[in-house]
Amino acid sequence: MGRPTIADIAQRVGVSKGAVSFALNGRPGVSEATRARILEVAREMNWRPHSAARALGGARAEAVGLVIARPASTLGVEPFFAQLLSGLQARLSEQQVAMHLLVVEDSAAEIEVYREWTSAHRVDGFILVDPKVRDPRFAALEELDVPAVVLGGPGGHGSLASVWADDREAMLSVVDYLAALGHRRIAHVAGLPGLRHTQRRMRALRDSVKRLGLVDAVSVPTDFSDAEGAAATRTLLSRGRRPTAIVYDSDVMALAGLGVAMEMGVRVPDELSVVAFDDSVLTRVTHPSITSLSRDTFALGGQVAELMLEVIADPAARRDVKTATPRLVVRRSTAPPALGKDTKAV
Amino acid sequence: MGRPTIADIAQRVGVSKGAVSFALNGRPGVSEATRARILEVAREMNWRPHSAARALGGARAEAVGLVIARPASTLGVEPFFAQLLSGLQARLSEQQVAMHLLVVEDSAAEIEVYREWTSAHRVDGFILVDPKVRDPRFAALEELDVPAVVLGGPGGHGSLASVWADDREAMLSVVDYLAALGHRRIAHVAGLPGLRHTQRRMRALRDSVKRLGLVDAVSVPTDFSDAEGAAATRTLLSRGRRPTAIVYDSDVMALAGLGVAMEMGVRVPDELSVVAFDDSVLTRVTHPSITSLSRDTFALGGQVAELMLEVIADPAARRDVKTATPRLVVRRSTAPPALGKDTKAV
DNA sequence: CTTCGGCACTAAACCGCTCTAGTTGCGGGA
DNA sequence: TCCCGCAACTAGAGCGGTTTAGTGCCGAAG
Repeated sequence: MGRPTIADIAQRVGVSKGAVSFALNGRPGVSEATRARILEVAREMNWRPHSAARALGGARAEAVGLVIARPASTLGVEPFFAQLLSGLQARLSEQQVAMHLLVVEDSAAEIEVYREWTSAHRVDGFILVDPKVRDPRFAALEELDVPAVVLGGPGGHGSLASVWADDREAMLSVVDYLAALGHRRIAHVAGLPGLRHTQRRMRALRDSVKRLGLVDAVSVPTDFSDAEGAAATRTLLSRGRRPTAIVYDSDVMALAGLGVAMEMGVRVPDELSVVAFDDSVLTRVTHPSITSLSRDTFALGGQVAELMLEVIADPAARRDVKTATPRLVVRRSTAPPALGKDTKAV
Repeated sequence: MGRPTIADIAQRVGVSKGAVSFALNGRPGVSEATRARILEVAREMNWRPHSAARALGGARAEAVGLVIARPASTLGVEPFFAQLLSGLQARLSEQQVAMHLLVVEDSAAEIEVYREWTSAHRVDGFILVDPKVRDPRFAALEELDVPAVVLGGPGGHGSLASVWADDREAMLSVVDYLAALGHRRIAHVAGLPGLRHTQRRMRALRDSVKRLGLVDAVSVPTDFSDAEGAAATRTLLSRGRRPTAIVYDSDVMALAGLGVAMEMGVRVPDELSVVAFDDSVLTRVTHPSITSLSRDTFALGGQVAELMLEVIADPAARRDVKTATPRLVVRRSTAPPALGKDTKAV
């Protein structure tokens, strides 16, 4: 005999399948004595529910989907994803909810997967990352009418629930700090220009020019890779009037930038201050350690998972959760700018 | 109306459910003309199979399970996992196979999940990581008689298929290289002592003592965290006769060790050579860059996925795949030892 | 002309579970 | 005593597919 089914249990106990179903699901309809017998026998026979059978009846799949449209080879580079995943897992597994994970080529493929998993009842909802400037996924998910949580915002993602951090405020806090140290030439090695949060950060920097009397404030978009981060740094440091501070959109790029600076003989933090827009072991263990905007990515994952579970439980309860704005953790990579020919102390 | 079912299609075309099923699955039993009509209508109605319904009938789940028993918070730290995941994904998504991912507390919970997902037909097979010295999971999976691939080996994992790298050979190549440079005091900051591959590496180092005439060769187990890696380094460097070379079982720990060395004023590579037993961006971008054993984790994931698909297709085809032994990539963190009071050049 | 084989297709069972409608038996109120 | 209501339970439909056992029809062989 294969795995035992409720019919087997029913036969053994001498009741109907229905009674067994009631008993196993803690539903009224059976006496306490019968329920106890049934549970006893079920345990004895090592019975386990068949999720497919349940799902057929319209029950939950007890899984959420995470589809990522990035080249799979770059996934491993960013500590961010793994940490987010960990955080998601930590919260989801409390409720015995699994994650269905898939890496695809592009948004079109991603949407197709949403369609399939939804109609196949494979998952109860989706977590959407990397919101882009004109993002077709929001409309697709709304049309499918499936629970979803967007990581990123605020706004622009239609009626979907979201968890977001204030990227603007975060960028401002970095720029304010650097300006207070005396920096007037601040560069920004940004991430993918198509991403919303990249745009927000770039705008925040631009908006600071007048307010803080910056002399130069340029954002250089990259693909988040260490290679492009290094290249951008090399370009910036080769200019006639080079920046006295660089803000990097990820810790890996900051580390790469640090390497380039050393290689070019630019001393950090004396001649160049470096700030990473993301924190992880990397920023802590390097020398000099890197001043970073620290957000608890693990906790972020937990919040996303929490909201996901809420939305699944009650699809009407869509809401936006603002996470704590990342705090600036000052380490050894930032200092007042050297008094050079084109840098004035305030 | 909800999602269209084959019954809807059948009605619309004017045939039976069976005919539709045959047509949609490319099975004989319908004429080409009818098949074309059915496919046409199915496309028109935007029909998609309901995986739960299929699973009930005993079909594939088109998903493989990966259950990881580690504290979720440490998952993000290691680039290894994310890269492995990427590699797995890259290969699996070619076949439209998804991954079911879950992070649990311990092996017991892991086994329970294997039981559940197996009897629920949630996945077609499992990928098992971190094989331990006495590992109850092998027996459990064999008993469940479900396709599985173990990442690690060789041997000791019963009849399960496996993908493994030769950790012993890899360690020997590192030690040989260091000995050739003139090092005689070599320390090893190892990973979790319960893991098979940790044991293998430790044994390989021990076995080299006589062969290479080493004066000292100690392995210090850790939990893979940067904190313990740093602590172990601190201890090692504080000893009277300190090692002239340290091999780290992960890149993160190597980086942490590098930091400790700098902080203690021990120059790398002049006074201390550092080797990482795992390669990633980290080892490339730091200064000095770290000599590492490089294995292509992304490709490794691909191999595991490949074998998994094979075993699912034909459970009898269990086999062991040996991956390329990691190559030593020499960078700036290794050099001949300084001629100190207790170090002799050869 | 009959018979057989095979093609195209139908009807219905089946997978494991949930859930609704219905049945039985029993105690209590009028 | 009769009827009602309720608790405890059963029977069976239904979820969306797959699959098997037919059924009717046509052409070819005997």
